[in-house]
Amino acid sequence: MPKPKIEPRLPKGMRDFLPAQMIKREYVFGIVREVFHLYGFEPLQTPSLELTETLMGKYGEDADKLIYNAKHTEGKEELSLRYDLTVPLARVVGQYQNDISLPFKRYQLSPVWRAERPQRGRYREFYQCDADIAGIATMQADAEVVSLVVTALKKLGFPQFVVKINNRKLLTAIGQYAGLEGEPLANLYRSIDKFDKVGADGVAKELRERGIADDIATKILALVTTKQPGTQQLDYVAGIMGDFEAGQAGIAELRDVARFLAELDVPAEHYEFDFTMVRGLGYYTGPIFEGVVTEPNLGSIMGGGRYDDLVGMFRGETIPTTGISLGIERIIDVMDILGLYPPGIGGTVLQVMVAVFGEDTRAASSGLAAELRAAGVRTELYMQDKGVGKQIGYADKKGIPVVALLGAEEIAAGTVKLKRLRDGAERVVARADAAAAVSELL
RNA sequence: GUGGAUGUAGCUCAAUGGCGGAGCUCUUGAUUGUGGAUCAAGUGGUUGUGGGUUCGAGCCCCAUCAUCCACCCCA
Repeated sequence: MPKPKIEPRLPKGMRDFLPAQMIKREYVFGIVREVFHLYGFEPLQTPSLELTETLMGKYGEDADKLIYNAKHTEGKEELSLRYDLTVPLARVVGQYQNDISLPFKRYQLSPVWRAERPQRGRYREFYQCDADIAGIATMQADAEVVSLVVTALKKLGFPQFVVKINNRKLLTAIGQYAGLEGEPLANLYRSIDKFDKVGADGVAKELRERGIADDIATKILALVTTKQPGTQQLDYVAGIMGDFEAGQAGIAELRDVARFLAELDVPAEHYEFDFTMVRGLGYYTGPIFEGVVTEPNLGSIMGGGRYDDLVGMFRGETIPTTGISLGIERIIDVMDILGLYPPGIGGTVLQVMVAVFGEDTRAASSGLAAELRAAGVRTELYMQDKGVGKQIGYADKKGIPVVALLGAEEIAAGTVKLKRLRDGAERVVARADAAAAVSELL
């Protein structure tokens, strides 16, 4: 074979998914879709490319630099690869006022692109699955999407995870409480967001390095890191933030979220109010969410929040909207590490392989394969001229659970011999019963 | 974008500046109606790329590219 002229390789941060991986991915996708349907969210698909003007300026300055330019060399339109699924949704809600009735509950499971430096759990092309509710201003919608992710993660088999809940308005009030605004305030947010990673001392140190006065830093840290069970956490902060209008508003929203979550029977162990959690995206206006698994720690596996003003950028009126985004890639990484796949999810979609003994029995084997397929059994017909031992070895390596053996003996008797590779169990059945017998052996 | 580490067979890795190796994988055979195990043989490489130092470079120096890690930021 001649040497390939082109070195086969991938763009930075992008991956191929070989069949064994795709089978697992599609299992995850399937569960997520199922749960989303259960909550009444319906599918939406938008193009990978958006007009650059649609995307720019929605995520904050830093993020704009991470947007892939996708303009054709001779194209007249300025195009970019989508950076998330939220802004395309806002565009859709703005664009199809006659076709969309509110509230609009949609989900979208699609790849997004970010030109970040790749790292563990960080890719330049990755799938997100967003579920959003446009047109509902009350916290019922926020509770609904939190309930949705909790159900989805439980259904996927995650043993322990927690959705952290905070509020942008409350963060604004904390800034007022600290007497900071603009860049110093942004730095404050960035620092306290690292609380989980670097601890109180680390945050205090960083605040000092960023020129935030010690007394302010101490005050903020005490406020933000005090842990109280459940809604007592809200009472505690309300006592301190009472003087700030934004603080009152933010706390009131969180109280509503808590109430609705309880009404929806969302287990208390799966959510908590955490005032150290900050989300970077610029468009959030109310409650914000972030889901984390502590073991293994691959960063957050979901994020979201309320963005009441974003749709207004694409529509004469503003439409209150809230939603969440599941980080499918990290969910899959965690599932791989924890082995959360059911036993049936193997390296193949096949259920049976029909072996071929020789040229004289090929027609019979082909016929059996046709019958099995007609009966809905996922069947591979062996296509090389190899010994039966090799054929079984091939099936085993590929993870095909059952091999159908059809030699001269079986043909003469009108039977099929089925061998289950997992334990070597063999059964001889009438050819007409082969499909049913395969299903029993699985 | 910033800093650090690493690039040798498909994969994981050895090799004092002196003849490029091992394990696994893969192919074939032992085994023409029964896989995984074992044994044997075989395929596989311009040592990421381009320069430089040297009698001689996988090894030292410079550049470049790629990957990983930590920042920044984020799913």
